[in-house]
Amino acid sequence: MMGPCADADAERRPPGRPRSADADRAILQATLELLTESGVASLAIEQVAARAGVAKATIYRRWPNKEALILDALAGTVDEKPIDLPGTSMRDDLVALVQGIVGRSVHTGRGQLYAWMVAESERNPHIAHKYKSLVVERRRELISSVLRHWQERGELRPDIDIEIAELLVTAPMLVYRVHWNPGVEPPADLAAQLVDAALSGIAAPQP
Amino acid sequence: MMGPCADADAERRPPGRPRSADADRAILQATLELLTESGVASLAIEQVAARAGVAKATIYRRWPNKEALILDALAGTVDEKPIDLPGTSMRDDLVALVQGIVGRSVHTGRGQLYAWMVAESERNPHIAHKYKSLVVERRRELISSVLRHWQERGELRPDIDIEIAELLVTAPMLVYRVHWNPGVEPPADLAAQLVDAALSGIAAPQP
Amino acid sequence: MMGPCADADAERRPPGRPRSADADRAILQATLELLTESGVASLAIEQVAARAGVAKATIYRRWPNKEALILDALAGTVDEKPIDLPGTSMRDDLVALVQGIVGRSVHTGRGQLYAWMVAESERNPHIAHKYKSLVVERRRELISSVLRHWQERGELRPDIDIEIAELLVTAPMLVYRVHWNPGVEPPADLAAQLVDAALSGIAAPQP
Amino acid sequence: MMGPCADADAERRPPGRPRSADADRAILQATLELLTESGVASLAIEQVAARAGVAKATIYRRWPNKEALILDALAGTVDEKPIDLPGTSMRDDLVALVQGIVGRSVHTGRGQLYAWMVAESERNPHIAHKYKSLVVERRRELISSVLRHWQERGELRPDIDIEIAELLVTAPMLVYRVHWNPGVEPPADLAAQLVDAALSGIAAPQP
DNA sequence: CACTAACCGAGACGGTACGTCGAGTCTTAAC
DNA sequence: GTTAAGACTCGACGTACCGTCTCGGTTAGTG
Repeated sequence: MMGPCADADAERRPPGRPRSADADRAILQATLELLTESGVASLAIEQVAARAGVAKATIYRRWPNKEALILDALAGTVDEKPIDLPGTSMRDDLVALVQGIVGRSVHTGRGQLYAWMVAESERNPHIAHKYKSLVVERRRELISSVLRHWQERGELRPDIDIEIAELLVTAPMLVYRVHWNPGVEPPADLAAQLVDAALSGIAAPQP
Repeated sequence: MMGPCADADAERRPPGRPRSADADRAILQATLELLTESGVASLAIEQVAARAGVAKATIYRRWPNKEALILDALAGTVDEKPIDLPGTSMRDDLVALVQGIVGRSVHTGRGQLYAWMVAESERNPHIAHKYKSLVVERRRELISSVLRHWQERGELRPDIDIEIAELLVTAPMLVYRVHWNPGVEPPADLAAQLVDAALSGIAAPQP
Repeated sequence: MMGPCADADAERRPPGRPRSADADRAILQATLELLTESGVASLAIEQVAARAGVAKATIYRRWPNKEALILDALAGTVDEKPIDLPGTSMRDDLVALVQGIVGRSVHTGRGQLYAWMVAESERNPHIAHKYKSLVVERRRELISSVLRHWQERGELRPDIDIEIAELLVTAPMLVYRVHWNPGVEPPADLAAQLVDAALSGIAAPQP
Repeated sequence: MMGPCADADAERRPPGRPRSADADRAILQATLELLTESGVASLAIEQVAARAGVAKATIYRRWPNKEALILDALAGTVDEKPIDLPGTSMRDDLVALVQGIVGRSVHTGRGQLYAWMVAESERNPHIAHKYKSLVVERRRELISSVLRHWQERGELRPDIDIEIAELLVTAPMLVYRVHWNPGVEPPADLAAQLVDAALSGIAAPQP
């Protein structure tokens, strides 16, 4: 018979002193603070170490380089609270979604970091992948589930590709906020206008 | 009659040796080369100077810092050749436009630089302004003139705000290329699909 | 009786990696080499670093500026071997001393550095102090002990101030070598001539 | 018949605009000012040009480099007023001379410059030569003429080499002021003490 | 309890680039 | 041909971080 410690397949604890969880927390928090205070470009590991009250080596023992640290710091903070949908109609749900999605990256000041990720994506596939799974796919899951829900209920055209619909609904607000008017609050009714246009199209009706 | 000194409006040449136009060219070209070779983050003024065959001071005499140099280097190269529109219908024009606009920033490898500008915009209003006038407004002028043209001809709904229409038409492709699939060639028919969806809307027709 | 913790006077080692003694040596040696090869004026920290195979920061961590480095480099090399005196008479001792003292600063090529120290002394009290303790006082100790020795034995006038005697004996050779004929070997009998003149005076004897 | 301009043998005036004598003066004066204000090491031609209200090229047209300029600036200012000798006895003349000679280089703040010249002499023969003719020989002429004068009158030992006597009389004060006590006023009677010791010697008289 | 192994802080290490300064030269237009 | 002005190349300055290393010392599990 086996005793209570039959952990044959348990993961072996490595010998030696285990890494300090306090250090982990302090480093990530210091990183986030400095990131929001001074931006990605001027983030210095030495400052992170100083603020976290930690040796530089302690950081490099956990992350291979600056990028990895930033990525992890970000990962811990994306979109905590869900967006609540009215559920009364597709139009209402989409307006709430468009409003909420964009609000997130802007109000948390994370917009700059996302843009940095996009910029680095071209050269650093790790960042590209992280950005996709962290930001893009989280958004897409949200919006696509809503769209599919209303497609089953007949409010979304059955012949439309969900991917196309996602783009049509979310991209305009994103571009407006991030590219056209960075840092400016959009008009309150913009989300509604965009969703309405996406729903009914912009072509003049055939006579 | 004018006297011999009628150069009231002549622009005074400043005293001293004029700045070398050769140096200007060499610096900007070297910057652009290094930018495309190694990215924004790792661009070093010393390397620019070395490649341009120019002293570092010669660069700093012209631009106060790295950002200003990059901005100027970019400015000289945006959107040289026009996009030719078929003109046969609004749909055909928009498809050509959507195809063309995005192709530009991607095939020239300028995508990363634009993302960098967006990232820096939050902290550096100069960059924000430059990005707007250089990238955003150029695109918008193009698309809005086309839209207005077809609105007069009755193909675009007369009650639609042009700005909303611009977003609906261009944003989806931008988001697809830049955020969803950075560096990947989109399916050939994507532009058409997006434009068609924008034109006719995604809502199921009322019975 | 002492308790178990009687290490009250133990010197605490500072935390962190200790400075490399190899680097110390390499830097000082490189400094000395460049100093003798190219002179004080054209000594460049960057070249010192390059020759010592050391990073520039490693130098600046130890010395606040070029002057301090030069001073330390000098300090390590002053007057290693003693001058041996015959001891047969005051005259013989002084001739040997005068010969030897000046030979030192000249044959080691240190003459230029001493002149540089004198020149900087006016503006930099640190250098003034270092020059005094390093060069002047070392010489003076030597000569004054010899003079005192022979004063006790009645060969030096008992009413003469030792300081005056020091000057009278050593200054002429110094001025000859450094000011009148820089870099030229003096006649072999100059030391003897100068000492003899200093001993017996230059005034014609009273009839 | 010849006109009023029959300057057949006159030295040909070169064509073009003659060099401005004002510029010469302004440059030399500015150099001297900056030299006394900030020392040799930190003298910058650019600052000289700025203060003199002159272009840098105007300086380089006249002097090949910084050293040459400094040398010329110095040359214009050495020993303006003569030292007046009492003439009552050799002892009185020598005391006045010793007093006066050293006072010069010190009270005019020229001491540092002389030391700089000595330091550079080793590597730059031009400076060595200039120092010799400008400083050393001027002093030596003065002192040697006095010594010769009194030798003829029997106050200086007839068998003594003038050169030796010069050294014995002037070197001690020089070393005292420049090497032992830079920037400090010597005791009022030091000159007398030194001269007296040089005259009568420091050896105890034979019984 | 001693041993071992990995952790911790501190900070030095070789590098690379920063943005500034000055040297000495060159190129304008004006005189 | 000289002048003021200011550009040019070159080389060094002193600083800031990078990512790595070496210290003395700590903190777990294992023998």
